[in-house]
Amino acid sequence: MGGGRGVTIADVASRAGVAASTVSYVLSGKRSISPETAQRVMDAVAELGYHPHAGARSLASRKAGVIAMMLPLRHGMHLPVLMQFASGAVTEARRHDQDVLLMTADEGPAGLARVAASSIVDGLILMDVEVRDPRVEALRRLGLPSVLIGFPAEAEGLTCVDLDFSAAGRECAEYLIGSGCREVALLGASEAVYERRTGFAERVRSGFLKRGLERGPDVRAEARPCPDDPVSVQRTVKELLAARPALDGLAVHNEPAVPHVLHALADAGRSVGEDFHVVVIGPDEVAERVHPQLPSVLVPAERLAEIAVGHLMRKLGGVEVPDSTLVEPQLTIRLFERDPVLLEPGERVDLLAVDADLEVQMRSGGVPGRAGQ
Amino acid sequence: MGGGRGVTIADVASRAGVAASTVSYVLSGKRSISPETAQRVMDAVAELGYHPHAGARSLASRKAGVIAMMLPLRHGMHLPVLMQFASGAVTEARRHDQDVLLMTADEGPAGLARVAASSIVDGLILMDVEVRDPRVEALRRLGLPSVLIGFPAEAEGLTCVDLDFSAAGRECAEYLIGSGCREVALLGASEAVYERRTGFAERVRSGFLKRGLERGPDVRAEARPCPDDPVSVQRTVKELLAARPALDGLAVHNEPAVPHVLHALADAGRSVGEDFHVVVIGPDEVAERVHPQLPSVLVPAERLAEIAVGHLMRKLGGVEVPDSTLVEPQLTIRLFERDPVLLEPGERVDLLAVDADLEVQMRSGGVPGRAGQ
DNA sequence: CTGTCGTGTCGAAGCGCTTCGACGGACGGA
DNA sequence: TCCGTCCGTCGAAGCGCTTCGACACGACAG
Repeated sequence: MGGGRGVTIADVASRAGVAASTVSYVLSGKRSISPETAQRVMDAVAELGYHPHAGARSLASRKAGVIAMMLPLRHGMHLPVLMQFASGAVTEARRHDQDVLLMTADEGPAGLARVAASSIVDGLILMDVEVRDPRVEALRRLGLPSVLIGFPAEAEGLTCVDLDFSAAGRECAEYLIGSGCREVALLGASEAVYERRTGFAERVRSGFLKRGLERGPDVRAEARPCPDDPVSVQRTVKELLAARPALDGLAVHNEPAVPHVLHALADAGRSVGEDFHVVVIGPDEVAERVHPQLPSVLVPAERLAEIAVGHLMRKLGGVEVPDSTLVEPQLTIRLFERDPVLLEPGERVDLLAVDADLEVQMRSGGVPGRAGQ
Repeated sequence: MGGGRGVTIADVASRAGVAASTVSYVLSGKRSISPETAQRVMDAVAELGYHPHAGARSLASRKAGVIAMMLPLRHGMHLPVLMQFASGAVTEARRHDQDVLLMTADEGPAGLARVAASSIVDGLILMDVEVRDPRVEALRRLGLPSVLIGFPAEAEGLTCVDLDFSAAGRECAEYLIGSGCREVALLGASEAVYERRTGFAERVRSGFLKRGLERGPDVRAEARPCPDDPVSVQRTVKELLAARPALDGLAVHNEPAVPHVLHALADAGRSVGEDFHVVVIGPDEVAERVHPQLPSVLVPAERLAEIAVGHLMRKLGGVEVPDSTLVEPQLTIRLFERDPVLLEPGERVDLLAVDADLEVQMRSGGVPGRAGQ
């Protein structure tokens, strides 16, 4: 352990032949320094491999250069989505020269008080905010600059970012109707989820149903919750088909249920992609790892993270940001098991007309394929 | 933003009627303080909600109270496993009163140099270490206390922790043979994985094959790599069955392939769980979300994280830790789609004898069901 | 009764950085 | 020519904490 003694600003200063404060000003740009001096300083910094001591900096400047990210690491929430979120947040934070401290939600309000009081972070991103979330209250009391992912009941004066779940529900209905379906249903999460965070699941449902209503009397739409164990999924789908024999479209907002839904539909003799359409609200992998691959609306976790971090940086810089930011959902359709095609919000595809030509046309039509994600 | 001015150690001191240094000693326990004084100080701390300023503390004590965790957040690696890992690490670190800074692997060696030089962290956990990993070299040069998850080529003088993948391969072979299989195969990851990190996939393979050999001439074992797209999986399984018509057991070390393997086997008329046995190396969800549910060996991410953090804490405290720690794999069998049963390493179940009685017997026999995970 | 030790507490000296006020010199306007 | 400005740089004063040495004070041995 150990290693060479740390390089301090004094070392840099003496090597560059200037005062320590000058080095500081070169590095921060807070006062103008002549180009020649600045260059000498930068050279010294590079030669010595100088990095300012984070603690000293935070003590003197009252800025830690670190933001906290509180994730619900224990249960619930889809893990991969969280990971994408974390990834996006770290990447974006580093772009702003900030580091990210990872906290678990089970540190709760006390954890927030701790990081706030110890000035270990400058701000905070709170994920998976629930409708009645004790952390939100604590946050308000602490006055720590923050951005929430999700919407609590009292969003007054808080900065919140989330996917526009209502629009996601609407997109799904729209997709199914556009594919020629006339009797559609939303298979949701278990009732427990609806109770826990009205926001989220509820918004999908209302968006979905509303679009069905708008469309007029030739379309029937309904929604029903569904537990996510295989047996319940099978049963729920069977009941649904029994009650609505003409059902020809299904939106599934329940990740683990997807494969079982397909099984149940196959058992019932429906041919997905031909006389029946299914669309998923969930991560790409869920929609890709079934046969046939399904169109889906995903939670754009990296995007949300970027926006959240960006907002937080602006708040730290004293810039105003909107209280509420809703991210438009994007529907990815998957044709012939090939590369996915991304639709812009509002863009429509009449799947009855889909054929190889269309696929090519859409690809070359400037609609970007998803690269990273 | 803002909020009340921060409470400092001086505030606590004056309220308790002692010197600041006394408060410090009470909090750190580095000098003996009379019980009465200590109590007064603790009361003042609680009343004022005092938390020491992290920067000041790190500046004065040369300890940050933070460890870094560098994860391969971009691609590859199974995301849920990473998340479990992160969760375990944060939880364990908090137990030691440390915070966790999250870094992405694409910050690379420069990122390590940065955090080391700025004293922003006391130590480091490096995940998903590859055989030839440039970060390892940097780490050695920096002399930053660290623990690696995975084994690089030159592990000399480094602390490494990992699942005993060879034992995992052995367990799988053992399970299949114990289930009555006589011709078994390992379906691995794509060849690219084998090339990238010889450690990991290769160790599973050799453990699997070795167990097959040991068992003697009545058992045949082979291994073959397999890409993870659905079409290749189907093809690979078909080829395998064509070449080895008597094949009756398969270990799958390729998460996305699992559902497709089952499809291919069904297409070929094999009845999994009856005349054919399949075991998975991968996360629980992968083995649970197929029909029938499969036995599996998982990467015990939380466990690894705990061990890694524990080792790091010990190193920071100047205590010796073993260079190499291999965690025993555990095979989880899943009977009748009910709760999973966990086998101790070495424990065996003759699946030919499995029936409802055995299930009950195993449950009550003190073999714990998995709770959290 | 004096000297010696321990125990509990205090004061002061930094840790490495940022930032404020000051200052010397160049420059332009009067 | 002199003075006011502005620019580039410096020195010093903290930021809030830990830690070292010093110092009372009572206990105890000589």
